[in-house]
Amino acid sequence: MRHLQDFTYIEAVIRAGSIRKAAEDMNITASALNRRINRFEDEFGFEIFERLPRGVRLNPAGELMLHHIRNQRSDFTRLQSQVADLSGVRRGHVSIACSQALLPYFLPDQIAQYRADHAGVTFTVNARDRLEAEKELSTFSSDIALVFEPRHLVDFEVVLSITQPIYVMMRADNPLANHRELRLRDCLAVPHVAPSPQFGVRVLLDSAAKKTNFQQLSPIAESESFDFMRHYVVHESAISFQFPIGLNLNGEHGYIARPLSLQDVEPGNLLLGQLRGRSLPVAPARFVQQLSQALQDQAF
Amino acid sequence: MRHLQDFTYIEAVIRAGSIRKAAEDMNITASALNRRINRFEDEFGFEIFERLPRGVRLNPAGELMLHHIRNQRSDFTRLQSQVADLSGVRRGHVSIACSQALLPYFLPDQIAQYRADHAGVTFTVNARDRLEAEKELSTFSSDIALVFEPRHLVDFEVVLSITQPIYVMMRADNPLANHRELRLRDCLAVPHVAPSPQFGVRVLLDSAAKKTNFQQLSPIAESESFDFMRHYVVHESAISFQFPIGLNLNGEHGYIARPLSLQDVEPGNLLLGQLRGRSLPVAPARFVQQLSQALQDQAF
DNA sequence: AAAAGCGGTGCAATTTTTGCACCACACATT
DNA sequence: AATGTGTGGTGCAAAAATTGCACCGCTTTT
Repeated sequence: MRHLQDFTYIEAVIRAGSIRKAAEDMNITASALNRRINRFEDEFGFEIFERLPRGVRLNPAGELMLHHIRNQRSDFTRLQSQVADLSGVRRGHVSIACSQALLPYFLPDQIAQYRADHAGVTFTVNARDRLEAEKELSTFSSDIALVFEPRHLVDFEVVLSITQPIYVMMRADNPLANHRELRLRDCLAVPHVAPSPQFGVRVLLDSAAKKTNFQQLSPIAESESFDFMRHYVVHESAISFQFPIGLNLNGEHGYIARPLSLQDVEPGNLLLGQLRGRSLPVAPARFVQQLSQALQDQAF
Repeated sequence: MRHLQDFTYIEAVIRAGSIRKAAEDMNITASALNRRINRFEDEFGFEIFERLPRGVRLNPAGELMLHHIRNQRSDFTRLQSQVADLSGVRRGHVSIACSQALLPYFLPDQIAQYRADHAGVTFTVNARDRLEAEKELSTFSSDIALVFEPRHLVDFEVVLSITQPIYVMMRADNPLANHRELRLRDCLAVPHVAPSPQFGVRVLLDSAAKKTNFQQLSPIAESESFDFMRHYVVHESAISFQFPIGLNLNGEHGYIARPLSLQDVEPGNLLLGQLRGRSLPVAPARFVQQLSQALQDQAF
């Protein structure tokens, strides 16, 4: 895109921290790049960069400019996506930052469903914690975020929020499997695997455990990988915890799941969101609609 | 602005309706302009113009592009305005489309007040009816609109709405001047000057007159100029009608004003608005704040 | 049938951009 | 204190992109 070329160079300079390094990255001469930057600042009417002995850095005006650049890029790709859409061909790209829990079952299913109708649309899916997800939205690195209990909601516009009670995973031969619903005290009494403390499930469990005689969890294993935990309970007769959206509830994968009583543990809030005030390109917007519908069907 | 150059040419072609004419307007060769357009369409990936025997016309994709171009322009000037603002110098431009009633007293006063603090800010003020005003907003020709009872509110984002009862203007020696509040039937019984049927005041009066024995107004003069009406009642002992925001209520200009009873005639709604979803540059945004405050003080 | 107006194109002139060599400066290292 | 390294900036010639000119083919108007 010709008219965004200067923006591309500016972004490169920001990344590299110096004009010379950026010039190398972009395969042009430092002098050429330097002149582009200077010319741009001239035409804009204000300096964008602070000149330091070791390179350049954005000044406050530059920060605004950077945000503007990202917006322009996003607007332009949305325009292309809209035009592509009205010429009949649904194409585009959807970039998702989500909680790990969505990776094994929910998102693969949803994406496959969407692509069945619109094979021209491609996806990027990455696991991110709640802070990272929000940052990705505000840098336009992700179109959509799907996370549990996001922290700062300043740039995060909530499209839909659903609650998810915590489920307990175990092998079918586990004695606890006989109950339709489990009490937290019974779970803490048996060997359990828990997610690392930063995860939403763990936060809810920790806070609930304080109200029991156990006072806290005593996991035989801790992991950042929900995948690991799901598989572990199949190998040893332990239990673990997960939101139902991250589980297969039919027992087809070697484990079964039972809900924890809502008397003991608060449910988690799963939030579907996008960057506040941003209008998404066609493909992400439609996918958000589909997700929104699917999540409401999931609701407990 | 270099990166908006192609956009400028595209807009010129849209205006001119043909590449050759646009080329003349822009003082370049038709061939050069033609190649710019073709190159742009190539890079964009879609044609923007329909090629007709008599010239070119926007296709649907082009309509989206035009909207995009206007948005980009607006965003860029807002960015410049923001940067100028943070470097201390408040400068910029505010373009206002408003009802005629705001022209004699309210806006001159407000603008003078604003410019007393920020002499670097310039203004454009034009009288527009409610339909025109909304159109001006959506083409980014005006930043702010201030009109009575706008029709379609699709692109019109209401910032503030206040009601204005209709006032009756007359010379101080008019017998009606003895009443603190006037009844419509008394006004229709004496010679009156009325605004043309498209104006908000007239619509309210027409609809209220149907409920009286007179059934309708019988103006001795009709005009599209509120200025004319204000002056007419000074020359002949007739009455006329206007919203109080368009009047000097101190009798300093040769006429006095009395409110029509709200029992007889509904008050008009004065709406302050901007283009839906648009973030205004600094100067217009601040001026909207000031207007908003001033209007609330005006409220009846 | 002719004329006028349109978008598109090959080619040379012109303008713009780039690369190279170099400068002045600030900081880090010796 | 001297030197070295990395930075942004600049003059000048080479390279690249843009433009202007002269056309073409086409459709509508006269």
